[in-house]
Amino acid sequence: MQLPIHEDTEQIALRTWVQLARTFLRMQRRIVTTLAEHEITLAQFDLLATLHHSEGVTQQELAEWLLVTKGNICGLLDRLERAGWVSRRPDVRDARANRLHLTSEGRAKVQAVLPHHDALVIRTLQCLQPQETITLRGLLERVEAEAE
Amino acid sequence: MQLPIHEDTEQIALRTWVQLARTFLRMQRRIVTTLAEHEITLAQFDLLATLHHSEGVTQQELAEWLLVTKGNICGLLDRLERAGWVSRRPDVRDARANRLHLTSEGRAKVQAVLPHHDALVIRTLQCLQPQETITLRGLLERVEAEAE
DNA sequence: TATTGTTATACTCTATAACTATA
DNA sequence: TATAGTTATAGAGTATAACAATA
Repeated sequence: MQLPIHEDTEQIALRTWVQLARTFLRMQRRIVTTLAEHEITLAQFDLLATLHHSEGVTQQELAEWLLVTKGNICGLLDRLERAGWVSRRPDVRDARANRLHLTSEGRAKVQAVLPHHDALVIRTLQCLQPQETITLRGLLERVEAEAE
Repeated sequence: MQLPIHEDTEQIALRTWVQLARTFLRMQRRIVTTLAEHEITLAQFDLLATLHHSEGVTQQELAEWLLVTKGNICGLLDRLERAGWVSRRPDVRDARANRLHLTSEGRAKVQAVLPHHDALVIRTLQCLQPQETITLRGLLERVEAEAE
């Protein structure tokens, strides 16, 4: 039996992907826990946060942006409307479409939860020097471009 | 090297997390598509691949490694046993525990699918130099340790 | 005819929590 | 009392399909 002196390129790639997945999943789990303390799920928060920056989008646009089906968006919106955070408004120019808006309660919800979400991310990434964080982001951007 | 004046450390952290999530989700989506061609889900493949390298683990150990709950593992195993890929064997020394093993069909399934999975990951990460991939992994390890 | 949104079915994955059997 | 596994419930996502209203 022969011990490898150094890992070959393929092993490095495979282990890096495993590490990427584990890092993402751990952070995501923490975020889910933080959001649960504010009684909101990750999917719901993502939708509210998207509307916070892009009010007036249609359901179809939202589905494409969040990379889920329009049926999923429909069900999610049902729950968010029931919670009083989102309203569907008929598009005046296209009667088939809805324009999505946050209610004042929805806006308050985002503004209440977003600081906790952001603080968690910032606190976790503080283990890296700013220049290292920039390096990490750059490497991830290149991998994402390759995976498109 | 001088940092940009207008992008503060917090913004860098938040954007890096968004980038981490996008990169993970894009790669995961590709992997899911590849696995679907072989009629297996990602969760099921992850479990089979883990057993392939660590046969004889308990359900609890598997849950901790895969970062999911034991209830989750239980349901997954039900489906995998039904598919004929996995068997639960009672631990001879601890009657509460099961030791998990691949069946010969399960081993054949892993060996059929793993090369396609690995090739996809390797191909995607080939956009980075080996030293850059190692850097990426090191940064991710530190972030994961912080998120534990 | 094509598109937007809705409804329906069926399955998978995940977390929580209560439960059993055993240590 | 603690642990390994099971079960039940619930939310969320996937995929598909049909459907109405509108473009």
